[in-house]
Amino acid sequence: MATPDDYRARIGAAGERLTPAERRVATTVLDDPRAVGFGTVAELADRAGVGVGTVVRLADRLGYRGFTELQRAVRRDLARQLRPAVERIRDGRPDPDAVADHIELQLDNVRATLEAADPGMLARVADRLADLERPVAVLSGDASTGVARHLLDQLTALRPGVVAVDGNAVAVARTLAVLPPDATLLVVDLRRYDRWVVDTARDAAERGWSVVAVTDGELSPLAAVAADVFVVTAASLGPFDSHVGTLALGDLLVAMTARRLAASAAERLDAVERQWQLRRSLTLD
Amino acid sequence: MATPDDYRARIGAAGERLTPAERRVATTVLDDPRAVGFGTVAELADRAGVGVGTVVRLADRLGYRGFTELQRAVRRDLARQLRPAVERIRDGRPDPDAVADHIELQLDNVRATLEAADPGMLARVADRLADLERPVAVLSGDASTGVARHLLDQLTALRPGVVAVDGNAVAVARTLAVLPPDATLLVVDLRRYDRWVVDTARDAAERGWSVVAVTDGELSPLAAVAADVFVVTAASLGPFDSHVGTLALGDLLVAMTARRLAASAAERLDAVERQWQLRRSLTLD
DNA sequence: CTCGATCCGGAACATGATTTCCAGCGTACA
DNA sequence: TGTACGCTGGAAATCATGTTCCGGATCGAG
Repeated sequence: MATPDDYRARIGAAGERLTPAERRVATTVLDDPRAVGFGTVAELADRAGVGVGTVVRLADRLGYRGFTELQRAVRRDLARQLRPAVERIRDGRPDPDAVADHIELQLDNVRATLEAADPGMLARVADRLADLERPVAVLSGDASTGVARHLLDQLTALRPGVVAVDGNAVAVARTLAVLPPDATLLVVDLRRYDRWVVDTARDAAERGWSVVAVTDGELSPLAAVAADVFVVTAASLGPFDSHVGTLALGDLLVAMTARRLAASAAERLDAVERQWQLRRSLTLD
Repeated sequence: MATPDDYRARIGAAGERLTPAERRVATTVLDDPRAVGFGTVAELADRAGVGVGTVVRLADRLGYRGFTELQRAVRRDLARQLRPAVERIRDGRPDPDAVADHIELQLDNVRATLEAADPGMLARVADRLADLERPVAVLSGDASTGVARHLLDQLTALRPGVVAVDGNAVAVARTLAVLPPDATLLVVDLRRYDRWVVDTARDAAERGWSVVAVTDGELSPLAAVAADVFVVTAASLGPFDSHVGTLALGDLLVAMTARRLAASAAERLDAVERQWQLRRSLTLD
């Protein structure tokens, strides 16, 4: 909840105009506002590895009268965060677009989705995703394309043998045909289940694949065909289901998989990194 | 949560021994510790309606060396409450598959991201996304492809004139060239900013487009070129940044846009629905 | 009613922090 | 290569804040 006088905005606005040393201070401030709210100029300067003068100059540059005023701004912000939730929610305007409700809802989606995940099942699935002998295929309904893609990208970064199942009917058939019968199929689809997704999943299950479903209820048709089922909570105030919980679950699976792949994944990530550096495709930061 | 040196406990222990005026101060301290953590002796004394001497005497009576030490104790306590989830988790045991830690972290990501979003900016951006006169282009870095895709899909379902900016350099150039100069560009990219994404965004801004950035810090190069910047919190225990907060923010924007488009979007959604029914591409549920 | 003890508020003082200012250093440009 | 400019760190000056201390007020006991 930004204030008319949000120090973060000021840092953003000052943006590129900052000198290297000032930027180090700014980064430190953004990184840990507590260091500013509670500490002294000398402490902050020390932490950022600069002289006290630089700290004061940064405050000036941001339009504050001096460090003291910057500190006041940061403290106001911290104090707001400390306020009990009820109070915080109230201080928005009389709920025009109900941001507070969205927050509550999304928090609930994440919490409910992750809490509902059985630890044993999580471990089993992560084991399978980390099993380099078995290829992994990712399949999703139309509404889940984005999150499935995200999951796919991350798994691909971690290990070889990850493929997307999509495109036209011919492509899907070919993908399925090519993979060995001990492959793992990760299928994501909510509510208005796409027929072809369910059919494809059933097909894969019949071929003997391990099918892992991420869907929105035990009664989902996907639950019937999958060996492991994660149930996500997708409540939303908008017209579409929320996939925030789904993504949180995906992240968890990815993290668990990464841990299992420790060495080989690090190596793989390094290789990607080297390519990036080589091509200069990332900005220097 | 209790520290060996919890000021609350000390006040409780001193309990009855306090004089009336001291008690007023103690009550004020318990009531709103922020007044102590952030304020000065004079302020606290004023707020409690006592003299500065009394405040100092209370600190003495509680066994602190003076007000300064009491303030330190209170600040330590406040600082703990303010700690981001990553930090809170880190100082516990490094639990490997700890689902609870992930929950904690992702909740924090969602909360921090949505709370940091300025209501005014949200409204402004939603207005623009709902402006059917202006086309919307969506651009994203490699790591954000999935969430950007999700956002794109949902916006497309709500309104016409939404395009993805991706593919090869030629395709990007064409996309940019074709769109009118009052278009809106929604760009999503975190940390290791892809150079071409930043360049493209800058280009769009120079053409006069409204650039809305979703990125991970005020000092992100995207923040420098965008008119509106949303800062997401992306802490993660895995090897990749978490995009859960990003997605939650996207959902919020989509919901706000949908509300503004009320009638026309409903019509559009109905049209999609009719097509689905017609093709029997959804399972009956 | 008077005395004494305790409590309290505020002024003077001391401490510690911030600000101001300057000199050194690196760098870009001629 | 020389020069000018901007950046930086730190020392001295200035300011704010905590602490100490004292005079006055209140209350109860004798």
